[in-house]
Amino acid sequence: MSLNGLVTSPSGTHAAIRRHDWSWVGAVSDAPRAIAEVERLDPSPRWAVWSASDLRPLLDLGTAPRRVWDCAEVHRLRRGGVDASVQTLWCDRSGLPVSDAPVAPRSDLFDFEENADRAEPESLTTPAGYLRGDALDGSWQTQGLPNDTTRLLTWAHALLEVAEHQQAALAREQGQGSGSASRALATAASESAAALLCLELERAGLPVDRERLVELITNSAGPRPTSLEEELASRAERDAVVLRHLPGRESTDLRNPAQVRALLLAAGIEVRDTRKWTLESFREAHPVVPALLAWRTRERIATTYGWRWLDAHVGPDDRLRGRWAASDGAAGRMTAENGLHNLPAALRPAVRAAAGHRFVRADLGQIEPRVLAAVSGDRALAQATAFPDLYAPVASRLGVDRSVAKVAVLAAMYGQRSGTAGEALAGLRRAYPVAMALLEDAAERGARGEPVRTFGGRLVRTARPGEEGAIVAPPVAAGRGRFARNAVIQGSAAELFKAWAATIRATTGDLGAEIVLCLHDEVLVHVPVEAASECAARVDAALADAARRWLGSEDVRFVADVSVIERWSEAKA
DNA sequence: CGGTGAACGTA
DNA sequence: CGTACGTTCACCGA
Repeated sequence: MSLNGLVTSPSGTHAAIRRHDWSWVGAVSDAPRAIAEVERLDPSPRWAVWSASDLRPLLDLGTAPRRVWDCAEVHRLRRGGVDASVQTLWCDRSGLPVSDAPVAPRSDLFDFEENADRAEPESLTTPAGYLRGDALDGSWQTQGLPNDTTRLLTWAHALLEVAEHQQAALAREQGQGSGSASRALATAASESAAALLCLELERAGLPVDRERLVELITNSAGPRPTSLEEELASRAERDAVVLRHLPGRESTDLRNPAQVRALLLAAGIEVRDTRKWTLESFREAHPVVPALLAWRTRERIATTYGWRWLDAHVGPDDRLRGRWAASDGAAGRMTAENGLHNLPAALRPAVRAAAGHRFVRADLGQIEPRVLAAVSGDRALAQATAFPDLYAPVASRLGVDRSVAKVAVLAAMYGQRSGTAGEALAGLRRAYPVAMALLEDAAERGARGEPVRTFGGRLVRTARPGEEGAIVAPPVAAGRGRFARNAVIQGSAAELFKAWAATIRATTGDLGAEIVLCLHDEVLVHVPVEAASECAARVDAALADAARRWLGSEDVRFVADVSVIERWSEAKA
């Protein structure tokens, strides 16, 4: 897999390409032609970028390279954590300690004296070998543009060196461990594809039915206020519905947990905290309890998904937009802002395909136990994945009800201690020793503060740097154990999901389809109505393709529920 | 003013 | 409740 370095200038006006035997630099408007030229000569090029967001100027022109190598994402994959600055990547490639590295210049006077380790004006690196500080914010590369493009080309060359170092290191490191080199490289590719997908998700946005959204917000938050007075009146009205149940306590601030606790005490209800889960069992005790719980639901929409949210994040084209991150979570899950990942189910009827379009909605079934079968290589559990309902064969093997088997499997993966899963857990250990050993090994490593790795090789730290292997207090150790146990499954599932999403992106684009939402195990594809059924078929096929490449075999079956819908709420639960 | 915990939405 | 995330709020301490 040959890599090409692709950089853009900070202003987005220029771009440069660096290959071993060929290079190009020029106006970004000419970059699509240069990219096409390379892709004509090289059948499967992979474009290395410092970060997929560098491709924004190209996406603005309506083009994007098909396959990318996102150096920041690959670095996070190999090293864990979130620090993937350009200087950090360079230090990794150069074997330099990151602690001594120059930082990007700030616009204050101190910077002029800061670095004793000054670079020659035309050198990208300092005498000690670090990237110069004024290259980190792009100002060094920009000097001389548009006439002098040599620095941008130098920048592209540095990028290519980093990318090739990463590629070689991944092949080496994984080749030695349990994973294969090809798996590590495949993961780097699909994590990079996810980073590009995140850019596209930001641009596309999630189509909504504005009228319906307005209606649903009005139901919870009241009509759109036109003044601060109206906003406060609307808020007081919501509060009054609860407070009228306890005359004399109208001054209670329902947003203050301590005051709510006092309010409940006046109703004869004593609770440790006022969480929903705690209050749920007191629903019958006093009418103020269900009123309070209903208030919380309305208040959530009023404050977080109300008028302000609508104005700030739903564009004039009726698309909800937010920033996406490809591997922001500790275990490498995708994250999204502005409610894209936690939109209340009550608002889902307002997520509707645009005129002439449909959603192809798909979600992975029983993804976590299937991923456990895959990453552990447990033959017996892998055989269970052949069934559409995995818990059925597990239940029969354990000689328990399906519901018991399900709770036990989930308890094993989450490290649950309470509840009645104990006996079935012992049965699981006998029936699926390989899978259970993987979970327990991860938990033990986590408890010791050691890092764990996902199936695709993502390093997940369980302790702060320098604290690895330290003796920690038992409650902390137990928490880390559960975290590590779950991170291996959750993180590996995230990798499979991203490989699936990347395959969907690659195989449905020609239908005019675009992915508009990724939600951990669920994907929404927006597609012209006439192509919807074909798109649904390809989404289903993409799972088998992605799973085979991800796992390197067909020993574990993954299943998706795929449907063509107009509104997200039509999805079956 | 920034940081923290409570609370709750999603998977 | 078992894990993860993002957002808003009240509170605390500087």
